[in-house]
Parts: sequence; structure tokens; C-alpha cells
Amino acid sequence: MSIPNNSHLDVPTLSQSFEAKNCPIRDVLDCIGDKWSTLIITTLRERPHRFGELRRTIPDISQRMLTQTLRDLQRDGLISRHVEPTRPPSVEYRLTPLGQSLLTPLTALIHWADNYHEAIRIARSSFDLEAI
Amino acid sequence: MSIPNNSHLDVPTLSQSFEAKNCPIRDVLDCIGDKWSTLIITTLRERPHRFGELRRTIPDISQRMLTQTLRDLQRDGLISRHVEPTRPPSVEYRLTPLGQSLLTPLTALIHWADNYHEAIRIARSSFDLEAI
DNA sequence: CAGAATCCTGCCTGATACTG
DNA sequence: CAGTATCAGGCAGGATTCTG
Repeated sequence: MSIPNNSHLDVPTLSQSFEAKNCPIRDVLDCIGDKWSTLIITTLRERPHRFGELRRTIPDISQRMLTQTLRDLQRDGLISRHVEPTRPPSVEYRLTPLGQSLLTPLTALIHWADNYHEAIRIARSSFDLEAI
Repeated sequence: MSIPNNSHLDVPTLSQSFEAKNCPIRDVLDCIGDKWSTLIITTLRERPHRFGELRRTIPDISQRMLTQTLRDLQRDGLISRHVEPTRPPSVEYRLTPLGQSLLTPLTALIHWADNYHEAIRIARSSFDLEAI
């Protein structure tokens, strides 16, 4: 094959899709574009976690934000919530099949992040230097 | 091969990486987690665009947000800015090599978005219904 | 045409206290 | 343990006006 195959970069029907009403990109960004969602999803990829475990794994999340983000993810169908009727109650959060399917593109993005976040920091420093 | 190969889901050294100071995921989310960055990058993947073109392509972005997001992306090294000294001036924005390298994981995410945003909407509706 | 400068607002987020 | 409720602050983002 002499012509490089870039079909993996094809984006379906981009035009018109940008209107806020029916833009998949915006939909997904509403799900995982916030400060905590990807960290939670990434944590749950290993195994189900309980509320307190998640708190300890993500050091600086407030309890309010953890509660709220978990419910948003549940609403979007990405995670599910399972209550064990013990005393005191124990609640477990898991990725749904939909949430697991998100792991593939999300992991690709994390790998990119891991490879290039240093390049980004360098770019920032150099940009800020020129600004002086 | 009888054992399914999930190595593409491997995430390097997740523990400790969540501390805000040195977390690549947070770094990248700071770049593209906002409302407009991915739309701009996706637009520039086709070809360089001028300021006004970008405005028309992304219908509801304000001029202030376009200016600001473009500069942030430039600061992060994802796009570059080229001025033609004409009257009136014409300014063109392009993806840098770093920005282009982001296209691969980003496009994977967009494909996922395209495939599943309907599932997300259904999940939301059903969640909201149960809440009544 | 491609911005800069201001003003203003919502809501995202954190901190704190309370509950089953 | 796993939440809710309430209060308060800051910043993202929009609308408008002005410039080289």
C-alpha cells in the first residue's frame, strides 16, 4: 500500500453537526469534559469501587463533587450504583457496558496525555516567556 | 490467540498520578476539556482556517471566546498563528504537529460519540423518568 | 478583518455542618 | 459509611462597544 491510510482520522458528517442541538461532540464533552468524570471512570476501569475508596483515590475531590459527578455519570448510563443493605450501608459503583466501551477511546487519549503532557508544559513556558 | 488482548486498555502508572500537580489527564483536560477547544481542533483538521471562517463554522461561539480559546490552544502548542500583512490583515490558524498528533485519539473519541450519543440520551431520559 | 477592553451573570466548585 | 443541605466565592462565558 503506497498511499498512507488515514481513514482512522475520518470524521463522519462534520458539517451541520456543530449546531448545539445535535452535536455528538458536545454531548460527550458534557459527560466527561468536567473536572472529575475521567478520573472517576479511569479509577473504575480496574474494578468496582465504593464511595470512600473513590474519595481516597482522588485526593482533592470534595465529597459534594464526588456525589454529584457520580450521579451525573449514572444518569448518562456510564456507571451503575449497587447498594448492599448492610449497617452501615455499603454502596458500590461500576462501569456499565456503555461505560466500558468508552474506555477504549478514553485510554487512547490518556496515552496521548502521558506522551505529550511534557511537550505541552514546555510549549506553555516558552509561550509565556515570549510574552515578556 | 485464546486470551483476548486488552493491552490497548493498559494505563501506565495510574496510582499517584492523580495528584493535581503531576497528572497528565488533568493537563490534557485543561487543554481540551472546555466548551470550544475540540470543536476548533476538529475544524482545523481539514485545513487552516481564518478567524472569520472559524466563527462561521462554529455558529454560537462568541468572538471573545474564539479569541481566548485560540490563544490558549496556541499557548499549549496545539495550533499556530500566521499573519499575512495585508490590509485588512488576514490571520490563519493551523494545527501544529503536536496538534495533529492529538487528532488520532480525539477522532477515536468522536467516533465513539457518534456511535453512542443516542444511547446516552436514552439513558438520560430513562433516568429522569425514574426520578418522578 | 481580527481582534481588545469592559461589564455582567450563572453555575461550577469548595467548605462546612448535619443525617439514616 | 454514604450521603444531603446550605452558604459563599470565583471564574467561565456572553453581550456590547471600540480600534488598527
